[in-house]
Amino acid sequence: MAWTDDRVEVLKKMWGEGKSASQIAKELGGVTRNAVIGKVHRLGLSNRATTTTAKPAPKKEPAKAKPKSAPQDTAPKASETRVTMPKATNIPPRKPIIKAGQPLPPQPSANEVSKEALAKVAKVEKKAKKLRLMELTEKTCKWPVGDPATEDFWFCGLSVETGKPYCEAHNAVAFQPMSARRDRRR
DNA sequence: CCCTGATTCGC
DNA sequence: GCGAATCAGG
Repeated sequence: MAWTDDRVEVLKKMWGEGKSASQIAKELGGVTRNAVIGKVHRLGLSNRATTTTAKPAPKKEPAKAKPKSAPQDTAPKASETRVTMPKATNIPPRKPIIKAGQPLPPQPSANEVSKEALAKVAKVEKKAKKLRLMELTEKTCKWPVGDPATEDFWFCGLSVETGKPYCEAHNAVAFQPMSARRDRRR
């Protein structure tokens, strides 16, 4: 996959929005997060305080990396001052490219769910991570708990079952088996 | 173990 | 220029 102007644009946009490299990679498709990060660096827009405090320097020889001919010269390089780019003006996004909005979790209509499932949910909600919207990821259960209009509102946040939006317990109540649970495979 | 970004270096 | 491998922090 080549970095077409178009793709670079998406990259910039998403990176600017604080999207993670892996997310961007998935969005673009055909590239890995490494590719994205690499590109980001090449584009010069690497800094963006997110995670991982910069840890530039010391590198040993990771076995695979080969030391290039040792440059004997201990040339006194000029100041290697870390100049932070002012990032200039931020150009407002003119991209109407809106990916289908996130399907926000359905209301936990605790109606016709099996007692067992409900019990499970009640139990699981006690150890829920109680995440806020911003803290949700693709692998955190997005089951909402509480009243969105109050402070007492959070998302389950437990590990989701692969490919599902919720954790096991919430999947159980979210997807009522029409007959019997028949899914397997992924 | 999962994730994140950062860096290096062969291609 | 590209990105896998690797590193390093959370």
